[in-house]
Amino acid sequence: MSDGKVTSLDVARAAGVSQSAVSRVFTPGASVSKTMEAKVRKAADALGYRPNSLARAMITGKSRIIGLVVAYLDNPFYPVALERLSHALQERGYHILIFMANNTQEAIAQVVDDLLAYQVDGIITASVSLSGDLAAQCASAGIPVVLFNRGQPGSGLSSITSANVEGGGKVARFLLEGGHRRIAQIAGWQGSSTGQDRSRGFVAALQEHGMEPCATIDGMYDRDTAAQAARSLMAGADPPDAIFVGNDHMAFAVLDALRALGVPVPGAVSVVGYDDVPMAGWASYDLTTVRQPVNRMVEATVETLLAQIEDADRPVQKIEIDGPLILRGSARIPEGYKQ
Amino acid sequence: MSDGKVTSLDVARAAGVSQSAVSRVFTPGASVSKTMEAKVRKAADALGYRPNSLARAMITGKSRIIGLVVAYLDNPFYPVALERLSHALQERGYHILIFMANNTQEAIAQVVDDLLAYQVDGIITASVSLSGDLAAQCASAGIPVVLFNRGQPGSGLSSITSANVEGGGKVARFLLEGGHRRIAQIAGWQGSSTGQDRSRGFVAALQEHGMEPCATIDGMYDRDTAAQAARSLMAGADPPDAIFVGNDHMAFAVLDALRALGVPVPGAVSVVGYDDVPMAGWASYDLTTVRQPVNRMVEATVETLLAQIEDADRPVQKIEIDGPLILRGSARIPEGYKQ
DNA sequence: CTGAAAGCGCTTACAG
DNA sequence: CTGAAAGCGCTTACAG
Repeated sequence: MSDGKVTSLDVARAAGVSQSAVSRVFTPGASVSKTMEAKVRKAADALGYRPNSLARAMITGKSRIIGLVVAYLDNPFYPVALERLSHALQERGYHILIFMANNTQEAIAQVVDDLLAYQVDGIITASVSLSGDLAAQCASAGIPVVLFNRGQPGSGLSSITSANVEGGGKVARFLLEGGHRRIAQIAGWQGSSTGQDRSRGFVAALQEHGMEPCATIDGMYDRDTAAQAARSLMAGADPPDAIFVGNDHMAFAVLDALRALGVPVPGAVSVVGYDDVPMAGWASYDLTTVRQPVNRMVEATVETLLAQIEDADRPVQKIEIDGPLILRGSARIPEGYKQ
Repeated sequence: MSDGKVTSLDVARAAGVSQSAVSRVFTPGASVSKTMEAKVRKAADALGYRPNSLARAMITGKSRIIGLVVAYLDNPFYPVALERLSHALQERGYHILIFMANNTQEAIAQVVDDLLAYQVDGIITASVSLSGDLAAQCASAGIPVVLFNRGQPGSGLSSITSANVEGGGKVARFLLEGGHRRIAQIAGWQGSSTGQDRSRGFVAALQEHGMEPCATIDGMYDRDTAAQAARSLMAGADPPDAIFVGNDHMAFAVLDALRALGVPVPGAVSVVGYDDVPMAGWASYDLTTVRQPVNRMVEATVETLLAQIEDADRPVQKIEIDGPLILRGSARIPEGYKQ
């Protein structure tokens, strides 16, 4: 109710106690008598006192701030993840300093620099990887890093992903069982672990059945690139009867492109995505897709990061969380199909 | 390249200069000789020194942190806005502490408390309003607040919105000119200024032509509520030939519901939304809608906030930015229609 | 241009 | 349980 520049010393004077006493009242777990607590709280309320988190951070060496680096928010998987991530962190008393970085090492280096300057306790990157140099900087500053939805073998960084290789395999077997014989792939960005792993698992499972993708195009996790890929696939002499698309975000663009072409789905071509974002369940798309269990991925991310913050010796973790194939209307369902 | 706990004193000692000198080298605009600068930078680089932003914030009284409060990320208008907002702020050297708050005053009070404790220089709320009590707390702490995409008359808070009343009017006139005579409304949440204003402008323009909406339902900015509203509207004895939906997010649900019902759009009923999120342009929805000029809204938000941070006497601003009606396929276009 | 000193607002041993 | 004192890492008048 007052000036905004009220310090613990002001409260101490008003209550006729020491600054230490005020501090203890606002430090959970510190030992103060009932009388002291009452006196201090009364004065604090009257003055509108609120401990300065920055000062506290300086002295304790813990800012309770987590740096979050996000590349793209147009893929609807990330807004959902971000929402959950921030709730999970807020619940545990952490705060989020958020940075949008387009996926260039230059931009990311700048962001990491800012993050370290603000003394964050830990860093989460979503769909962003870190150069060895940057990873080393964080390590030498003692700041743990967890990669969300991206892996980076050999980086010494923890990562949480879905089981992408297995997921790709599930899609291949599902399409094969459905009788598809010309199976194309509009892959996720091959510069990312997720794009590579899904593609790898997909191709491997196909090969186990003596097949190959009839075509593979890198969709770059981009709508326009993916739509263009779909058009060129369908324009060929012998178009595919199924397309595995590297994520839902691109799959929607593919579905729109096929609709514009007048190609019936799944009549002429089955389409399968990856992620199971909310929109995949909407009537207009009704997309068969592999679910990334975002809740569990977020939980694992937060647990892993906080464990490393609390115990610096905690080993690096690479966690993969399996998700089911969700059957909807965009792909032919084999008779009596069981997952 | 080193320990992570390197301070300006360490650099000073290594360079054989004073701590003040080190500080000046890292303070843009401070006066240091070339020689001094070189000596200090060399030592700083060798030690891997990075000024501690928290300590700097304490001493200068400027944290260069902006608090951002966001309610929902499932409406795709907000991820886009958030992306732009954070880029605009990053460019100007500010950092974002982000909080998700469901729209209850309780949650918001907690968030504001945290924000003030972290000594943010200013606060932006997106689709969230502040109780008078909370607004007063920010004011007494000297922290400016700007409401993005929400107004709050009488709060003494700056706000940036699109011209919602005018936008609603545009939709009404467009539908009237298109020959629609039974025009219903699935309004935005009537507890929000945006929902109220769009609805008010819409009804007023209808009345100028001697008409009334044939039905009005509050869609609560919620997909399920909106879809249910669409179904009940179409189930009536005399269903509408046009529906104005309070935002695109709900309009997509309405379109999905109509499709499921087999109601042709715009054959049997025209649908108009509000926002012009990217998805509105996608082939599956092709939604006629009023554009909220998100870039200009973001620019205005950032300018207004920073102006108030730099000059505490800067008057409160309520800015409304006009946006065009974007014609697409979901609503009948009048012959020779001009905006 | 440069340095010594004070101080931002807090927490935390250390005594009592 | 309580208080006096030191110190977190910086910036900024104030002298020189």
